[in-house]
Amino acid sequence: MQQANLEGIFEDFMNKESVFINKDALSIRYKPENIPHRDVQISGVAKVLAPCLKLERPSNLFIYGKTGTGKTLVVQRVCRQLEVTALKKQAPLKVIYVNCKMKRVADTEYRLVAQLAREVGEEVPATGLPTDEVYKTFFNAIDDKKQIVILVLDEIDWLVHKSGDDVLYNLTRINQELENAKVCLIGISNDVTFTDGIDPRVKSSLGEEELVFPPYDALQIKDILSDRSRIAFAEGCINESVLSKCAAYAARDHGDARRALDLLRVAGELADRDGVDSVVEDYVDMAEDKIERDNIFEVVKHLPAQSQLVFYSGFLLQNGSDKPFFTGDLFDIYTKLCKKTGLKVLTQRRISDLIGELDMLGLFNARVISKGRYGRTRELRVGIGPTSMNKVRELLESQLGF
DNA sequence: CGAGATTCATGTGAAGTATACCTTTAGGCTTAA
DNA sequence: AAGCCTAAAGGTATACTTCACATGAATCTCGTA
Repeated sequence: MQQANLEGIFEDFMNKESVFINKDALSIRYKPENIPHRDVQISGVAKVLAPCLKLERPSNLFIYGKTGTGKTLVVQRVCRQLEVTALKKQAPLKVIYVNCKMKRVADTEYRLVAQLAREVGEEVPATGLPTDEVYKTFFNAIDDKKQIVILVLDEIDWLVHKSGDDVLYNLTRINQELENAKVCLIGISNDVTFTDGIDPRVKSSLGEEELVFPPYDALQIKDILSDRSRIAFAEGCINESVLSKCAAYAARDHGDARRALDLLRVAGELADRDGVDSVVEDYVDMAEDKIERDNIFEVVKHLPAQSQLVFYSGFLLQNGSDKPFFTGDLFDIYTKLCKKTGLKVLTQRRISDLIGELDMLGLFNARVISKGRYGRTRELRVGIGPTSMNKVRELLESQLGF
């Protein structure tokens, strides 16, 4: 009985017409053939990097721009093209791309350099080696022949936030140590204020060239969407007004094209799930909710247990209201919860840091305030919308074992 | 009444500790001449 | 004697703790009008 049902579901699924013909075109990983409204930036990056075809070291490049303004895409695109051309002209060129935001991959100096070494095919253990040693392996690996190495460090602001700018200083000095190879650094940052407060030597060295990616406006986003939707969707499954709506939503918060594409994709998925044959505007609203939920869900799910507990404590304190709470309150709740779950109670000092990390992730909104006679603390709010609350709560409760 | 001192709760930096892991080295055992 | 394996020694990164000092506005204190 039940099994017949199940089979029915699968049967239906296989027979059903999907609104998609190539869903990948809407994914973040998709590398489109042409990138609308980024001609200036593409040629900008290309001009800076072009000298490497003549075996000259290009200037270091620094790129700013909010999320979803095509920074990564443009850089990867230009680099790929460069590699193709280099291959044709027999120019030795290597592009290494590292995303510094990846937890436990490149978020400290050691891990970044270890990752770089791994990218060039060296085996490097996760811990135990002196950082200098890892630098050396990396140097030797790239210095064994004459070549240009382009080092793309995406979301570089995270790295600096976590482990200071020594890393960058060391990296910008690389060229002095190398005999044969030459290294060009490309730093990509979401945070425009990032270079304030870093070592001026690093700043001038890294920012030999700078490029700003302005946010897209609604019309530009719509262009992008219609480009992609032609590839992704089956004929007649999507209409202008849906695209406009996605574009408008995405333009509303800082012109994030990635978000627009997500919206469109999820709207399509929801339509598919309902078995309808065209995506209507309502699905965009549903998609917006779902995306926020899913994103937060993923982030929270992969948090270390201690951070989860800290977040859960905040969750309880907030309890649906919109009053802020303070570090001290949170620490009390946290301590109780630790006893209850058998987790080790960390010090308030450490919790303060964890709160800072959760703030960076956008799960908390924190700001340091002084309450005068009553001391100084962080004023905290849980930074997620009410629609996601219940799901996340369930997740936390199951993962923490309540 | 107002300027300056005081106060509180915790932010924040620096140094120290525990743990897990890596390489090197010295000692011990085996093997082959 | 040479070769190989093992375990201890000495080193590192990371996550966390401990210690100590910094912060900054509400509140208190006290001199003055």
